[in-house]
Amino acid sequence: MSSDNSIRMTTQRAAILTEVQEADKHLTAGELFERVRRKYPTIAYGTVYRTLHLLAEHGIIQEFPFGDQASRFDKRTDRHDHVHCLICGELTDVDVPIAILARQVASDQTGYDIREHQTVFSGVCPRCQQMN
Amino acid sequence: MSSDNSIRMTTQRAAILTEVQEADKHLTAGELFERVRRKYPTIAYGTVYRTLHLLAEHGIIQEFPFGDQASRFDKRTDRHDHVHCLICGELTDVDVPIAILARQVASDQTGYDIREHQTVFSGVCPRCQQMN
DNA sequence: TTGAAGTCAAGAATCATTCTCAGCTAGGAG
DNA sequence: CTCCTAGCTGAGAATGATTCTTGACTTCAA
Repeated sequence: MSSDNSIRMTTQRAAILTEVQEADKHLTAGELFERVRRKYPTIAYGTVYRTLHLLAEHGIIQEFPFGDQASRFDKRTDRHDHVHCLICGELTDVDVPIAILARQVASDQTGYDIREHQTVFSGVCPRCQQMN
Repeated sequence: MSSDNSIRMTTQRAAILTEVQEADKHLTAGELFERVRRKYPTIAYGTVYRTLHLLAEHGIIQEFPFGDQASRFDKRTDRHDHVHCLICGELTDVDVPIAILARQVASDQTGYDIREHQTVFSGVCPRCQQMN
């Protein structure tokens, strides 16, 4: 059913993918739009969204819907968790390997067939801790 | 600064709180608005939002911002996790007690002062499994 | 009774996201 | 090489959730 995982790599798509991969942190669609626009001033917001979802569907990047704010996009495509700073809003990767056990517990309690999971830790990042 | 945790309980607020507490599942603000409106047809959308946030701030209910969809509100106020059905969208409570260990790992990896965490498991609920 | 503070309804404003549509483009058929 | 079609794109409108604004109404205490 899912055909080959290659998509036509147009100029715009390449530009968007590059921005995601070169970002030092997790960007929202809006932030990515602004960055891409610096190089391709005519690109449309809709194209950025369309492309980000396309890339995510093909497993080239990963999307994290994020509560009260906008979705973030991540160049990492493997499963991992995040820590979120309550002060500055920064989102950082983290790996918590005890996950498998947790899935079993969740499955036992609810009868669900668990396919994925994602943990978000909230706290204060080192930088914001220093500023007190 | 944060005074006592009691708020003035007006008719509208009581009605909204009652709907959250009597709900058999996690409702969105929109769903709650509709239910409250059946009893108080003049209530405004804004009042429901304001009240839900107020109740959440005072720890009387709990809010879960939820990715691609709207926030859900929960009568449970203690920390717990959720499983989310990929087919029908149902959100169910679950308790995964491995939390403390996971927080330590996350803290060690990032230097964050972890205050909270929330795991969302995604899968297929028993009902949707039967429908294949 | 009176004023300050707290509430409310209604609707406008925001923000993220999706959709529509008409024009454009690349790559295969002839 | 030229034409045709499917896939892409830009521009902007539409949608949905949430927040903000405003002016009127209530409460409560002095």
